Amino acid sequence: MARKPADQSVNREEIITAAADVLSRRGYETATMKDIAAAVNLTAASLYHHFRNKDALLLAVLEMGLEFTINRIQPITCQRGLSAEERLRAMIREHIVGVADNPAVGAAMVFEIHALSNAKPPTRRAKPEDLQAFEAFLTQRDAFFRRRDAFEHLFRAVVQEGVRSGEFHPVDVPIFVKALLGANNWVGVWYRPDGRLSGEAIATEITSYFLPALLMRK
Amino acid sequence: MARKPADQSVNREEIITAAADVLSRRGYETATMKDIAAAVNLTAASLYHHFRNKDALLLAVLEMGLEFTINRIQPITCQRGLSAEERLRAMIREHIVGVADNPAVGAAMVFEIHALSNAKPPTRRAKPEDLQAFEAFLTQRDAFFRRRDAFEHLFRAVVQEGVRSGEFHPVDVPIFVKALLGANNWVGVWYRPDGRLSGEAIATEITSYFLPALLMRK
DNA sequence: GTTATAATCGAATCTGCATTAGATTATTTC
DNA sequence: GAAATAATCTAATGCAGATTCGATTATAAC
Repeated sequence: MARKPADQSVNREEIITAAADVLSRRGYETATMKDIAAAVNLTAASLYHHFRNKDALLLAVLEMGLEFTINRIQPITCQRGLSAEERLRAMIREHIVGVADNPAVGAAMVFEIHALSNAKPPTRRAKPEDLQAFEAFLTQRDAFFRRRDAFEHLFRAVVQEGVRSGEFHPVDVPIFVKALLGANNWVGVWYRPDGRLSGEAIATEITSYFLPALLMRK
Repeated sequence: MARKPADQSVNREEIITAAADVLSRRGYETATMKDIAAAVNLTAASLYHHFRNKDALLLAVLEMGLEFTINRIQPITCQRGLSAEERLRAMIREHIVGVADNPAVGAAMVFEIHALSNAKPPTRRAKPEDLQAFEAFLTQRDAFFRRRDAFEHLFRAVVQEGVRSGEFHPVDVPIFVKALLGANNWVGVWYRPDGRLSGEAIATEITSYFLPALLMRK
């Protein structure tokens, strides 16, 4: 029985952080609850005290990653003193540095999101509470997807504003933003903390690739 | 018993194509052999006549996707009559149009590659033939990864050449190519055949975002 | 310090697949 | 058309891993 010395009670936050790391290394389906639990010195069974099930844990990881990112970027969009160019530069920087500083979260945001769509409903005649819980999960998942769209719209709004005002060369705003976010998200796939360039440096580079298209002289 | 009317014997190629589709929709771990088999009107057991196991099938899907892409792009890199700019434009176009024409393959190339890394060795004292087979799989997988690097180098080479000759503004070639391929790969994630823009149109747009950074006047 | 609740554990379930085994049917070769 | 081989099937097998159960220990309230 010999309970482990009980370092300290583990909380939700720590589990989410550790789970992001495990997920980014093994992928949602391959990572076991046991793996995730081990990362915080727990057993698989104990995780169920903190999260209803594996899907709920995944959702929590992704929500945390998205909120983290939005919290960095949102404030920039409404700084009224700055030009569209200045704001966009700052937003790209925050996005990329955020990904580089938290590669696990960055990778999970790219690779594991579509595991959410495969969440399976409670099998046979499950307890009503389980059906309730699944409904709640679906609602929360939809909210997550809407929030993700909102994130994309932060970028669209700034680019759009620059185009409207004539500060930016006209581009297809949705496509431009998809291309930009594709490049940024991809950083989470290839970035290595011990690589040649820092997150800052990468952000500067990538910014310098996208801005000329907006600023070029006709 | 009533054997199905036996339309026609199914071949490797068809299975790979169907598997790419299933994988892109459900993900490697979630897609079952039964799902994939059903997509070509077979039973799961029958797939094992064509592929040693699920990992081998995944590898075959990814290899096919990569070869398809390389075959479109490689020839462009050595057309000596064309400037670096002209070649790069053509390469981006081929890449994106290829992804848009085969979204299943495009998505699989992005999302399922890292399932390859999780391939598990034969468990206990498996027959020597199984160990052999696993060795072969590892070798083939390594070759795949090298081939993928080679693909990236096709782009690097052209950009590098443009920079060397002064045709392009100096950029950090590896990072530039990562950003470009990130944007291109991402198309496979969001592109919908019934969307607002064709693959061609998207390629034109994205090209117009990356080229100014290379061509701008100091 | 007694009671209530929160965290944790070890040891079962329970199920969904991948994979194998052993026929059966098609197709080719001669 | 007989023999050999290819392609498929149905029906096990086996196992890994999510989830549940019941018990145990820590922590807080009072």
